[in-house]
Amino acid sequence: MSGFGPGDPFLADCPARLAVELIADKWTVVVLYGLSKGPVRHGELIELIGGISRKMLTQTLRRLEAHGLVRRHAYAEVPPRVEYELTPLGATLIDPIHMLTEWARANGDAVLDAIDADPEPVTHTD
Amino acid sequence: MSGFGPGDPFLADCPARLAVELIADKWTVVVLYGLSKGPVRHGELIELIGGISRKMLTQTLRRLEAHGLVRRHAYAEVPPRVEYELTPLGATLIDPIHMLTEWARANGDAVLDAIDADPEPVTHTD
DNA sequence: AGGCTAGGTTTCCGATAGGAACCAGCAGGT
DNA sequence: ACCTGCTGGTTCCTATCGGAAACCTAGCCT
Repeated sequence: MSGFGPGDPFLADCPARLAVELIADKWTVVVLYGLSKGPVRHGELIELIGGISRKMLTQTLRRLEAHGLVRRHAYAEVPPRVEYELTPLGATLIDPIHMLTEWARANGDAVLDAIDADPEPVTHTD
Repeated sequence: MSGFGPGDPFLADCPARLAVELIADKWTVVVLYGLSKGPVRHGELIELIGGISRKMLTQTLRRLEAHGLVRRHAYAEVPPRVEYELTPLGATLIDPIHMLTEWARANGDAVLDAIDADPEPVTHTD
């Protein structure tokens, strides 16, 4: 009835579930998108993304690095220069992410509209 | 150089950014996936997803409802029966989510492999 | 009456997110 | 020589989140 078979992603303790939890945080998708055009410096990402703190950027990049999606190049220069780029594995995530960006572009207004029509306690009335 | 134009999603204060933050939490994507086959009851989702608590399920569904992606049907029966289903807007998210599931299916092992090859302090060495 | 069911909420506590401030290391201005 | 600044990163502290378990409602069954 439910139509989900065994090994179905998301619904079990499988690699797919882990992969989803990998990207399901506030900044991962945005950072991957920021890296999608080629190597970018730490400071450039800060400017580009807007709203992310240095700490969260570093933390997100470190996790992506540990998961094999991003590669870090630290040049022994002064002032220090560090560039990040997608690995081939990380690059395979760009397509799904682009689908999300297109969805967002097309439906972002509809979501805002729904929020507007449904003023739930998103802002708590404390 | 960076190649991102004005109004580029993720990189600015636009509806797209909001939409991404909408789905960028631990359970939203999984719950949407669980709803992708048609109306499902609260309890079914608990069984189906595995690992989610009732609290987080309700919370996630409420947010999705407030954002116009999910519709709630509460039947005045005893014992109570509540069904959730995607709205047409919510259904438009299924395609991007399926791309993620396919990515995960194809690359989940590669991610696990990278983690294995890179035993970073995921478990802190305290 | 007491227990069962199913959805939901509350309470409590540990984990995490996030901003601000601080650190390292060297070049350049004064 | 010293102070400042640039760049990347880390530490401190707090607000929020996530999760387990208990409790609640309300009608049915035994």
